[in-house]
Amino acid sequence: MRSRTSARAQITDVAARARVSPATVSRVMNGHASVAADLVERVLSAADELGYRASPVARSLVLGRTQTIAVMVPDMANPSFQEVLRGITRAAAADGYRVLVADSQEDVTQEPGLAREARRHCDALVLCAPRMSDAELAALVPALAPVVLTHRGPTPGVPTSSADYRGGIAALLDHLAGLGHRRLVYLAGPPSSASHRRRLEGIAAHVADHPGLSVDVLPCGVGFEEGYAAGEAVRRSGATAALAFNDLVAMGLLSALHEAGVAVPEEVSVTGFDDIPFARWTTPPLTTAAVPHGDLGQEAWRRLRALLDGEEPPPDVLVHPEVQVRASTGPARAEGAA
Amino acid sequence: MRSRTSARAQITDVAARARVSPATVSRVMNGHASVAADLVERVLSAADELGYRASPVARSLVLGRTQTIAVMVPDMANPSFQEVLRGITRAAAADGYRVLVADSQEDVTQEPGLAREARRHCDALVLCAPRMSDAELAALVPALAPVVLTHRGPTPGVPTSSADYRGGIAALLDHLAGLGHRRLVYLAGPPSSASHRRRLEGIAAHVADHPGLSVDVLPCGVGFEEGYAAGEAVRRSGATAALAFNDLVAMGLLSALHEAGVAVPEEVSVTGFDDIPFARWTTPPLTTAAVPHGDLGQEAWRRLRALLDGEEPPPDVLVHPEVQVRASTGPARAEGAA
DNA sequence: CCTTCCCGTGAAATCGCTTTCTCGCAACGA
DNA sequence: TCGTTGCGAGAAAGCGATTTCACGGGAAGG
Repeated sequence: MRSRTSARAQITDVAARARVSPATVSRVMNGHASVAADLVERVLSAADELGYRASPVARSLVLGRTQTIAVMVPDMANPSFQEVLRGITRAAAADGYRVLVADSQEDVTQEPGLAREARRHCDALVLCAPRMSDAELAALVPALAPVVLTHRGPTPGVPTSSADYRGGIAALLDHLAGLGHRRLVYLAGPPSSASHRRRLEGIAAHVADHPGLSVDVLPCGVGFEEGYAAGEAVRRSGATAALAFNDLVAMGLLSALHEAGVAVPEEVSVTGFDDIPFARWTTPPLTTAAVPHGDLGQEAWRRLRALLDGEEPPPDVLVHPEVQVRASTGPARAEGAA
Repeated sequence: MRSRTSARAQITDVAARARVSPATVSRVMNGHASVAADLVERVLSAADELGYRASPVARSLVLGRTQTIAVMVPDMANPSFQEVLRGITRAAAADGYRVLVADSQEDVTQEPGLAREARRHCDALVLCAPRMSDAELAALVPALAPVVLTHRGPTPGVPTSSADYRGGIAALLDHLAGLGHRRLVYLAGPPSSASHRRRLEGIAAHVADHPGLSVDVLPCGVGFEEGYAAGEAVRRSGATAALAFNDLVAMGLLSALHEAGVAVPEEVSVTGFDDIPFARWTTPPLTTAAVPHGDLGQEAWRRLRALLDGEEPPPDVLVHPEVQVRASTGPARAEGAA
């Protein structure tokens, strides 16, 4: 009943078989202290024969750490969150940490609760919370530490790994302006989105600096459908170029434009944001501001690890999106040729 | 040092504050046995004041279960795995289970080790292992139980939640044949892929049943790049329609064809497989065999839950992909008009 | 040759909770 | 009125590891 191989071998089984105490087995298994060579040998072979592996749960209890972190995302189906998740998972795995996923299913109201809950089961948390209000976030963060943020600009007191959305949209604007576009539309993200507000700032600043340039803001959203639905409005706007909140929206818009027989980029140029893997494969391939979400995930992990190790985390990451020029943008059509 | 709010409140703190024993606190918190109403009240308010929540790790140790499952996927970036993961995560969350992700990074050789490792940290496992050999799988499964499989046909002794790839490709073939296509090409997945072999079977059976129909098999792969690279071969093949291993490959092919000036579907029809969300938004929108991966994930969870509850799991799921007819397929061009 | 120090090992405490097991008390029947 | 019965609450025994503490023996030093 005890040394049966039916149940998993325990440390006492190994100890008995190696004729040593559990303490010694523990020491050997963890490479601690110095144990006589022959005992090490005995323990190791006993452990091997029994297929012994220490119970992670028991270790967690006594050690006070689980070697696990959680990542909360609003929607696992969105490639940009998914890439961050993937980046974190791989980086953490390389350091022997596992990751727990928490999907808030786009319901911002239950994100704080979910985050707290997720946090209780592990050692640290990565929060992808682009929509949570600053106030709520500030209230939540202390209860979550150690924690790092992504998909949201720098926040006091919390290591962050994010992109310069403001600079990214400005770069896109430069690109478009360079092609002769003067009347643009921006397909806006959700008003509550922090990164959307950064884009708005970037647009405002750019317009202020460049007389003769106008950017209409069209309420839109974050997905294909919304981009598709905005097709009509974009056409009516008379703009020669449209900047979508993200690549998904851009793809929806591309579809709508194609169906309506509007040539891209000859009649209207379209840009996305994020440079998800799919962006390269649209027709025409999408010009977009590349945000290396995988790297952001990796950087988020570096900061978390520092926090876990009691070290000072590296300074915030703020990657500057680079414009990936592809075929969805081109010279502005002649004025009044709409 | 003890009742300080610095550290998390423990069960003894609550017990002390409510002037009862830890046993009673435990009973109240878990709604066990009958406890006098006034004690319940005292315990509840004490717990509330202290913000007490039982340590999941300690509970796991004594209860012998973690309320966590793991999901192993070959690549989190692939939408079809990602959808399954998402489906499982949501379904499991609804039942109070958390999910741990294990990403094998497409390295089949380390999947067995990774699966075992992941399994040790939780109560059960979902294996998305389309490429692992049957032999390896059979050897691995006993060590992993409870476990359920997805992305792979029914396997003896293991509950499975998968799609009828064979039937799916046949349905696509029917659709194409109905449009007058006689010379087709199949852009093959990796030879080690179980679902690829099912497709091959489906093709062979269909060809045998329909004289005059020919399907060339072109080695290809699973991603955009491979589909793109196959563009040239598809054109040279003289086929009037191409069936891609999955939607990603189809998108790559669509790009290549577009660049080469080949009209889709006028000159060549293209089909995908999976019906990932992006398929609706390609240009032209992709005709594909729809596999409801989210539902598959949910069904995988149902089986796992039954296993966890010591019940008999529901019979294997084998969803029959439905052809989503969109604009990438059309009547075959006239013979010899290539 | 004897004392002291050091080092390797085992016994026991601990992590925070759940769950018997045990005990005391009130209610019930004779 | 006294012995059972039943029920609610606490004491204590785990769950399976790690780690402090104490101890015994061999090497080094006087």
